[in-house]
Amino acid sequence: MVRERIQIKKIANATARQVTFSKRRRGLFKKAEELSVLCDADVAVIIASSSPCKIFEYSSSSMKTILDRHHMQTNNPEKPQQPSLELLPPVEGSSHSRLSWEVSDESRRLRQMSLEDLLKLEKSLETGLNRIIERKGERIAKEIADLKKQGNDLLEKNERLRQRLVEARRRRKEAGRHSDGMNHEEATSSESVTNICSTLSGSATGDVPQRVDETCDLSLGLRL
Amino acid sequence: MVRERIQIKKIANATARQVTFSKRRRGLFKKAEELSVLCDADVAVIIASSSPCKIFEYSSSSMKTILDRHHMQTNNPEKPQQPSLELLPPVEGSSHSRLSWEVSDESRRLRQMSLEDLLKLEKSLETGLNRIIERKGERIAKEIADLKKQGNDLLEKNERLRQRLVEARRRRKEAGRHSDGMNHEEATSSESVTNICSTLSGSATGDVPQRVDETCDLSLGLRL
DNA sequence: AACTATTTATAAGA
DNA sequence: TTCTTATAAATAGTT
Repeated sequence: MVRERIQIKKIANATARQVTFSKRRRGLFKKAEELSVLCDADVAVIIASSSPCKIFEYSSSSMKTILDRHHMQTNNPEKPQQPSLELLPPVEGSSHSRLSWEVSDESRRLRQMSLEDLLKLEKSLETGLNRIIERKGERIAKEIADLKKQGNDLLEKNERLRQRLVEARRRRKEAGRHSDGMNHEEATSSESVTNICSTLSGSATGDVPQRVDETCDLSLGLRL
Repeated sequence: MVRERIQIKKIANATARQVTFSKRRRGLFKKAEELSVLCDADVAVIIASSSPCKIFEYSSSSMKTILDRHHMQTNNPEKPQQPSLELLPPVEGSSHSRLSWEVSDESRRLRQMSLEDLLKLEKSLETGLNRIIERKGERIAKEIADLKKQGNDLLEKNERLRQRLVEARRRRKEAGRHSDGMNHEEATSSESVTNICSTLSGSATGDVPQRVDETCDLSLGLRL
């Protein structure tokens, strides 16, 4: 613009950038003010500086009024609520795409594209993370289910062993009826077979062990 | 400003006003674009024309993002609802006082603090979420550990039952030495006790069941 | 923050 | 609307 024409690209030097920011911010606000007065229009300007994260604003009347009006326009009667995740698609139908495109140049398009790419990347990362979490949940669920199945199998085996012991005792008693009565080995076993089994099963409910529920409860939810 | 300096006041002639509106609108958008690129700032401009009630807008990135950022700054976190805080000076007859109005140091500091509060809130929410995830992981780990312990207990019980069966068979054989040899009940049992046990354990490695590892492997990690 | 050489924006006319 | 052009306004680099 002066003394030497400058390229419209990010000013490398931070100090110079800050100075230009101040100057042009004032200029922009002044232009906005003039437009609003000359043409009887409501104008709002919001500037968010990046490095020192500050917000500057100008509004010809009430910022809230203008923003509400803008909100009314952009959010159609079709969609009364604001879709809070609508970062990607530019507001179509509004003057945004057309009018701001008038001032746009190559760098703007590039920035827009890279922003889109970033958002896509973010989306895909999120999807990938969700897949991982899902798989993790499936593995845990499978592990728990397998363990429960193992436990149930063992309970069945226990039951069959117990019945074999009962049968064996019955046989021994039948054999004892043909011999000289109860032998000393029977006396040394202080526990009855039933008592042994109930003790072993660790359940106080008796000699019929409770079956572990096969349906794996992951109601804690592994989704985030 | 040309050919004759103009007064900054509403242009009486409607056509001339419309022409100036178009020209200056483009100029304002261009200036906004240049500022955003040169100084790496986010800029949003909203223009609401009065006569043909229409909205024009420019935004260097996403209008919603910028407006959200503006919203965050203007709305105090203490009062989550939109208190429509007029941070702008009250509308006076002299709009010139608002022309180069910027966020004052005072309100900027307040906004900065409220932003910090937001960040703290976000942090505490994150901490809470992590606690929940942690607890969830602990519950799953406990469930798996309990199941493994149950399985190991059952394996021990199986082993004890098996040994009791072995002992019982030995006794019966000893008793058989005093009677008329092998009885028919022995013949009906086609499986040896050892075979039964190995079958029941579901393990092909033999009659010594492998112990389930007590250490609960949650190496998949429940942290995000 | 002030200066100033230039560039940029734009009012009026075509 | 767009183009032209004379001139006002904005501003980059310097002090």
